Amino acid sequence: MNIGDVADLSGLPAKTIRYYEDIGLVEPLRSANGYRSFRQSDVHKLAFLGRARALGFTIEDCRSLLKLYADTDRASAEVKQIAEEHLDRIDRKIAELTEMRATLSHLVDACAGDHRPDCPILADLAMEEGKTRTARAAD
Amino acid sequence: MNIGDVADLSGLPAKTIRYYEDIGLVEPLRSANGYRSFRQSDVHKLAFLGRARALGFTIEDCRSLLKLYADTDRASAEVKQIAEEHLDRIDRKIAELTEMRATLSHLVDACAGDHRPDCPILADLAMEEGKTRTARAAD
DNA sequence: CATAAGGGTTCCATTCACTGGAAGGTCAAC
DNA sequence: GTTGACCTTCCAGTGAATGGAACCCTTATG
Repeated sequence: MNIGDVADLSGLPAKTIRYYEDIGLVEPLRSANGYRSFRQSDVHKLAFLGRARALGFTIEDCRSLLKLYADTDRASAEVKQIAEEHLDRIDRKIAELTEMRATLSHLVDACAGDHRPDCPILADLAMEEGKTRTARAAD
Repeated sequence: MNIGDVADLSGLPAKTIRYYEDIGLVEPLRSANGYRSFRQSDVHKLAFLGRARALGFTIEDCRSLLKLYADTDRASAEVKQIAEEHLDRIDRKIAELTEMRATLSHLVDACAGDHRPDCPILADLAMEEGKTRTARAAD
């Protein structure tokens, strides 16, 4: 199969598939004309990668997961550990964003958003140390 | 003031401050010895940048916000629009992460995490089109 | 036979916001 | 005079692609 067909099947852009070959995640064969020739197993691997990436696993996680997938003797604990670490990363990120969201949303609510120049958002960003952050007074 | 002092005061690494000069966010003076010489206003600007970045604003947002801050005639609506767009980005990101979290957490829960090779996490990632995603059966 | 459309190939640059490191200049203290 | 803490510039790398240029291959049509 050529790269275009694989792109359609796996949902990954051809560019991304070439990149994945570059970094050693897949190793398609080559046809006589120099075109990449993907086996069924390559397509399967790429779909696996697509799903793992969609869950936010890093490329290095994906590399590990593929290796574990290929090793039918692996302990599920190894896989679970990778997934749990990733889950923690996600939780930390969500917490960080949620905190940003809270602060920002206070500020946005406090801002009239009209033609006048007074703006609590800028006031907060420009705030001097030691002065009250009005928009956060409720915290 | 030299860069080290400003780094301490603003909480930004010296490296980052140099970078901000590079991309035109601050323009410190220079002493005779070639050292950067920061005015009070530069320190203030950098602290502003630190807070805006901590709220997740992009560098380009920061550039706009600084410009609006300097313009005492701006309409607060302009600031609010930037903040609201950013709030939307945050919300979209949180939603995306929350969805990832849900799927991943299903999978992690379903995985025994022991010495045996059976692993619902890998099974899901490797899933063929058309087969049931056991770990998502509840969706 | 020419050529045009629609594949494919490589290689280089760019994104975002820094961060690390090398090689070297400056300054204050001992 | 030399140590050590500063400072300087410049170059490279991060993650995970993405965009584009320049060029090759295949197939269909005039």
